[in-house]
Amino acid sequence: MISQKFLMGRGREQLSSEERDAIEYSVAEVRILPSRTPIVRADTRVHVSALLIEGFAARYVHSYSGQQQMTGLHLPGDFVDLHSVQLKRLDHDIVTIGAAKVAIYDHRELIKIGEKFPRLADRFWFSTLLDGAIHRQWTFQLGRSGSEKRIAHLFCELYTRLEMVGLTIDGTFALPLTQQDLAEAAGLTAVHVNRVLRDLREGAILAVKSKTAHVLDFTKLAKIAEFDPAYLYRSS
Amino acid sequence: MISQKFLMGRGREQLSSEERDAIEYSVAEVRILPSRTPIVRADTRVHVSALLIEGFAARYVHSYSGQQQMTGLHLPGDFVDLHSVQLKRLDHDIVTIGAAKVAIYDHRELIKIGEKFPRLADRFWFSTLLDGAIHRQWTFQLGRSGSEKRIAHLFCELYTRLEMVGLTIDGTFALPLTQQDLAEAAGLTAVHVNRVLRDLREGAILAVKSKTAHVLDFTKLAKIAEFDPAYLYRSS
DNA sequence: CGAAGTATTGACCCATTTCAAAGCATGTGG
DNA sequence: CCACATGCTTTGAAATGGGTCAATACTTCG
Repeated sequence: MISQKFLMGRGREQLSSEERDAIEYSVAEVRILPSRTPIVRADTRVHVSALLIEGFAARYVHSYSGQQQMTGLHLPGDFVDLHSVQLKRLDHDIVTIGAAKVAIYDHRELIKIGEKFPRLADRFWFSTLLDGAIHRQWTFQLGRSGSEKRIAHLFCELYTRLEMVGLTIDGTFALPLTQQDLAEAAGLTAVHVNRVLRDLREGAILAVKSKTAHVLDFTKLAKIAEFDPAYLYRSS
Repeated sequence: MISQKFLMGRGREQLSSEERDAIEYSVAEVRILPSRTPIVRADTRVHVSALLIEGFAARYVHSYSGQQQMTGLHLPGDFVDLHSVQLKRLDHDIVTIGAAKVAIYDHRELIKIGEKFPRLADRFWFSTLLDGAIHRQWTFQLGRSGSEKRIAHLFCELYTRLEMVGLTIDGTFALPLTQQDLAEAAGLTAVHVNRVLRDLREGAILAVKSKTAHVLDFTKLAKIAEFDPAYLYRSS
């Protein structure tokens, strides 16, 4: 069922059954993608958007000189490139991290759904605005926080968002990101990420082992991060 | 005339005269604000949005510990808090930098206009998406660039966006930001911004004097910044 | 004219990067 | 199911970009 986690990380009311049906039946295609597969490439014209059903996806902005920075992470239930409906071409790449399952929607179909169900149209807009709020928080961390706070914040965000879509078990969640990926998200080098993770492990706060993150002490982690989930606009 | 610069920094077609009239006549109020006046404060419920007619405004994300990072800058013609229509409360402050003139719109009025003129509704969404694209670019700069590149990029962005709304004269533009403000935008300290500006001045690339920026050599500046304006989605 | 904010410069310090090498998993083909 | 390759993690030592602290000069404006 595609709509099970639909925009669950993106706040507010449950879908009505009509809305749910619209989401279910207007899918063009469901695809299974291997790890590190581009979903959208920068600067190419697109006519479809992808809803992430399973797995992770990341946004990357590149420079000519080959540097890349992750600017956002998407979890199951997120529409990863809804903004392409308006923008037509994107300024960045979106790539799977770990194997992923996506539902593909035609832009025309999404517009149609939005006209028929204005509440869904609002949710689409809302979803892209939440991406913006998350971007601002990342900008803040990169501009003003040291390495430990950045990593701690990233894990707090991931934990909270995954909890919203029911993907945490007992303080634990699957994490397909490598230390290099974390580095690209946190604006650090992989070497330094490794050192920060060691410190957090030694402090019995957070441990990452075999693609699984164990949040041992969320309170301490949130304190290090000065984490305030308000920016995620949880429906409460 | 309010609609003169309306979303001119936000791409695409001219307004029709009906759309223009809608923008002109549904304003609730036009206000002149002194420098450093909050337009919206984080975490308060809002029912109006502000269109910037003259002057600059900045977004700030804060932490409890009193740090603040600028996460975006708004120029004349920008809707600074259109996202509040959906979000209801914002995760950040928006503050004027230099005296500013804003047009205030009721959310209900904006929704009404959007229903009557779907092209305007699209433009509203587009405008918030462009904010997102700019956020991503800032995130990239903070995560992956050194101080000179960050400052150079910031000035390239400002120059390009101001040019789009006709506010540059001969490689020159009014800049109400202090070095402290630039530091808060670039994730640096004011002291270091000062040194970077000295280097750029000595390289005859950029000079800032008495609230005016003189871009002496845009080519060199853009090269330092690796500036590619694609993320600004200019219509041309 | 005085006061407050803003810009400038120097000296020292430290967080993070860089470079380099070794140890560990993970998985694929023989 | 072992062997070897590849990618990921870990650690150490040295280098550096930008921060911090502190003092002085310049501007702007009431």
